[in-house]
Amino acid sequence: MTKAPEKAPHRVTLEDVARRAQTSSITVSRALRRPEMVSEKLRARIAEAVTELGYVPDPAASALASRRSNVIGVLIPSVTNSVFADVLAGLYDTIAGQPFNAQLGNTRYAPGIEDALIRVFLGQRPAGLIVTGVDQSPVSRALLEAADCPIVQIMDLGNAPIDMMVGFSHRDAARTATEHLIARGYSCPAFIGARMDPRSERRLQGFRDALAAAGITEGARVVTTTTPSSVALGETLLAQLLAQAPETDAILCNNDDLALGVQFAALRRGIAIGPELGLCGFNDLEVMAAAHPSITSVRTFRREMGKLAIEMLLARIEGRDPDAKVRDLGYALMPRDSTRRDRA
Amino acid sequence: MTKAPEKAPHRVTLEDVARRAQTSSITVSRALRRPEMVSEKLRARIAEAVTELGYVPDPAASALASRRSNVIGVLIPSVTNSVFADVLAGLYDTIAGQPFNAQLGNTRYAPGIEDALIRVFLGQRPAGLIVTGVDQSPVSRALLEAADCPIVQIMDLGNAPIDMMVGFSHRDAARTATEHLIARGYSCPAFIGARMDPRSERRLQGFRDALAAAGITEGARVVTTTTPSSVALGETLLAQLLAQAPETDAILCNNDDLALGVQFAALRRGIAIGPELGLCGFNDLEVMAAAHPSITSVRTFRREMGKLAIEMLLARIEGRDPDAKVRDLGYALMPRDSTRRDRA
DNA sequence: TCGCCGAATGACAGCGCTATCATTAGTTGA
DNA sequence: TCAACTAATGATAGCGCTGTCATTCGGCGA
Repeated sequence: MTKAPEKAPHRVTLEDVARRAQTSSITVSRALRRPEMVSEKLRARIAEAVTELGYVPDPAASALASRRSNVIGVLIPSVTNSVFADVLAGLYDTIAGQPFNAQLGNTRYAPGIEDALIRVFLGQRPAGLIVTGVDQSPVSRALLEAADCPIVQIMDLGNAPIDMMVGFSHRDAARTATEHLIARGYSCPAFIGARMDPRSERRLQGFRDALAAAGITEGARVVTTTTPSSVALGETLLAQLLAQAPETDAILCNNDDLALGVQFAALRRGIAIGPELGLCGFNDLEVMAAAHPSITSVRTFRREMGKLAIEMLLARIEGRDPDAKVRDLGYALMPRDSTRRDRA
Repeated sequence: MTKAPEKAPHRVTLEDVARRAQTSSITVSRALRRPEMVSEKLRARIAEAVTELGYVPDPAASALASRRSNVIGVLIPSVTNSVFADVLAGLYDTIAGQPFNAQLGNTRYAPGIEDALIRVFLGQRPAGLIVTGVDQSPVSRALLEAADCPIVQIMDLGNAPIDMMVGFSHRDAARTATEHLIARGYSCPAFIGARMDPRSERRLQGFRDALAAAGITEGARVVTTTTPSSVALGETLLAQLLAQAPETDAILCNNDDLALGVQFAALRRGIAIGPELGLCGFNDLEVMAAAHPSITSVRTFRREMGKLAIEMLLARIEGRDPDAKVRDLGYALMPRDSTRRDRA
């Protein structure tokens, strides 16, 4: 069987349904979109006809006529990063059953691509837009501000929301984690970070805040790179860190992959995670609690972020006002064995 | 600034561009879609007008008029599973720059949802469709066979492709992994599997093939569950396995999360991974090589699968024939320390 | 010189739906 | 009883683009 250029099968239209239900196409359209405007009897007849004919609406025609598509555009910088995968999971769970379609755009951490994608999305007259972070390029920002659909910025917080916002303070979260290290008795905490995007930069800032507040000098205990994060990179960065700052007795990683890599590398080097080297990740992926030793991390509420972003959009699309334009989801420090100096 | 119900700004249409370039809208349309049909001079004028006016085509109008959208529908059973995230990464990388849009549908391992999503996607007159696996419901299969767009089934192989296929043999892969365990001297290999979908069932089959070929009896050394996979679940399943089959000296896990969980649990119990307990994962996520001890796994080519799926669709959309309708990407056993009995 | 041809361009209709306004039927109060 | 309303339904005109067919025009062979 060859499939590509077959003749197009007849498409079941509103007209067909109308004929079958002995009414007009516009009434069928109404029965589907605003059922309360159509009498119960007619509605039942129409419902039957829809089922019998297997009518499926054509979103293109609908979008064209109503000047509004059912697309919710979602711009994220990476599809593989499990942090975004979690956000997407929450997002897809919430959108399922709604008459909207999420459409993903992968900006690959590149402002140029983001600008282009925003243009493309806006060309679709989307029902709503979700964008990552608060550090859009001036071009992107201008486009978004002129857009006539609700917009949610996710993953971060900032002073000037384009429209709505749901995230948490990366800076506060990292400061809290660092304070935890200090409170646990580590006196020379270090920071390692891969893929230093704006959010990671804020985490580094939080780390520095805590050091400054505790009167600890940073020394050479910060190692960062723009290389994408991976578990293997954790080992590399650890080596680099210990070479340039051997006094290090604790590490805050800007994500959990790195922390896991550091843990494996420490095991390999015979360094006891906890007693000799404190270790804290970021995001609290599932593996952190299951690891041995279990790894301290800062939990972030990624699924909730996806869920809330959709809910805020839906509220606005339906004309309701969301509970608040800016939602701070916070974070939760999850202390585990990797920051216990007294571990067996 | 409130955004939702602002007046719609004027949209730049082909007509506007045509006026500016002193030509007709249909010629502008052609200049954009089939540049070779328009004289070079006019093309330049049109290009200039497009830029100056910031024209962005309306995909809805295009879809309606041409009876063909630029949507490539992608049905996957899970958005969080990093295996699919990798496939998606390959897919998005390949589709970027092409005039097509991937649209994700999450079937959540439920045939009913899959049927519904296929109907919705087909209602959009997609340019192509990508579906996961070869075990569609009869309803889904009928819908897909009647569809008038190219279709690729990914992640698995089977005898009756709906149209095209790109995957590998889960059964062979698991058999190879099991043979490796046996060859390494483990005499009582076990299988643990979470989220036993059809592909995992075939892996289990491959495990059994190898045992049978080696004359080893399976005993009680198979533990499976339909619970979604996680690292933590690895510990649970290990406990269950060792309780019901203490003779076990090696484990094939149906995915890497589980293997990692087993490794952590073994560490916790003081079982030496390698000498005392052989361990093999499946998929070869990045963490497997970085783990300590490094974990043997079966590498699968997930990004390539996404890439190839798109390429096959593009070939057909453009009227070319793909190199082959069914592509077997194979797999690669990656032997590591977790299956070395002589490890230090 | 004329007719023919292909390349380049254009006119026109219509894709399937919805916004808008018009019409009809049914209800109410004075 | 009838104007004045509301609820329910319908007619009409596009939305912005592309498929199809028509037209124009310069070049070229006979």
